Amino acid sequence: MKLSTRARYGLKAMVDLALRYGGGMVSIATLANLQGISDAYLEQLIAALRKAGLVVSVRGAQGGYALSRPPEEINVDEVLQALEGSTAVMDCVGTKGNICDNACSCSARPLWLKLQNRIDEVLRNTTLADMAEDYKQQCIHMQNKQNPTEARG
Amino acid sequence: MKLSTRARYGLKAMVDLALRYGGGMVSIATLANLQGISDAYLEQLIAALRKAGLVVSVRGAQGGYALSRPPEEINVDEVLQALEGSTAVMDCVGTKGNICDNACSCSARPLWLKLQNRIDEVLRNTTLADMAEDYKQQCIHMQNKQNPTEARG
DNA sequence: CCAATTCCGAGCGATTTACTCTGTTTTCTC
DNA sequence: GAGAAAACAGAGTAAATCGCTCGGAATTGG
Repeated sequence: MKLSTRARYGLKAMVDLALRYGGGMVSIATLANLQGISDAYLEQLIAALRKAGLVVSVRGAQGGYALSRPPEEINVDEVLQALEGSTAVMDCVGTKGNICDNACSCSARPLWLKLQNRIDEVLRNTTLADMAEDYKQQCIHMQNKQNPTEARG
Repeated sequence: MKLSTRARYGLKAMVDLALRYGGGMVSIATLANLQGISDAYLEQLIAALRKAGLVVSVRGAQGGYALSRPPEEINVDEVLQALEGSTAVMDCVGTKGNICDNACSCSARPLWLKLQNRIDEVLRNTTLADMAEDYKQQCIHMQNKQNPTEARG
């Protein structure tokens, strides 16, 4: 049930790119520093995102990465799909349509379907813009911490 | 994101027990045959369910297992919790309340929380009785297969 | 007693995860 | 054109997890 660290780091890197969207290319080193992980590792994750067409890259000095589309047009499902291969809780209810032999006599299938639907609903209806916005709001609250009467609630 | 086969087999075994609830003890051998897995393996899964108090056992000849409560009173969340240890998509949003150091500055946390809520909603609102009922309905449809005008739609 | 059954824990091969390392190619800047 | 800064590629690897087996001990009905 748990999401991999690939998904976690990769998605957060995408939010970082969303926050910098329109501001030119961002290097692996910059993104990796933001999360405190190695360049080499993040490189792998970004590679998957690039192959999925979610980010574009420019090679050479002053090169780097940027979102291929505005953050409003990239949803979390696409990102996790690219990083994890699939977001299916069970192979038989994935987008690849892998049906198992005894699907129609499986006592658990209705549950998997319902669960997958709810998950997909969240993942497809959340965009990188939403996440970036949430994050910016969160930062405002943190700044208000010195003035706690405003921050809580 | 994927559920383990532990969860799959274990949950289906619980539905099998739900279907036989009130009818005495069911042996591992019987349950294992229903799913075509080895006795030894299912034994492990059932052990976890027993330790969680979801099934009761009787040792010795004519012994076996039964649900500890009526199927209406056992929800899927409890079952998966027992089998997988946790149903959390991310440690920081699990029932154990493992909070990560930088939770309040995490750009992904709001998403994890929302996702986990939707998942928990499904898992907590689905009981073994619901699953058993769905299954029985499914069987009726399958019997109608020889008479397809009734079955589909 | 004996057979059926749960209970217990060790073990094990295969896969996956979370990385690192080394090297190549591209492109900007001086 | 040289050199540095970057993306790109793919192999390797230690540790964890998964899916499952095995052997044996304890319990109980007949």
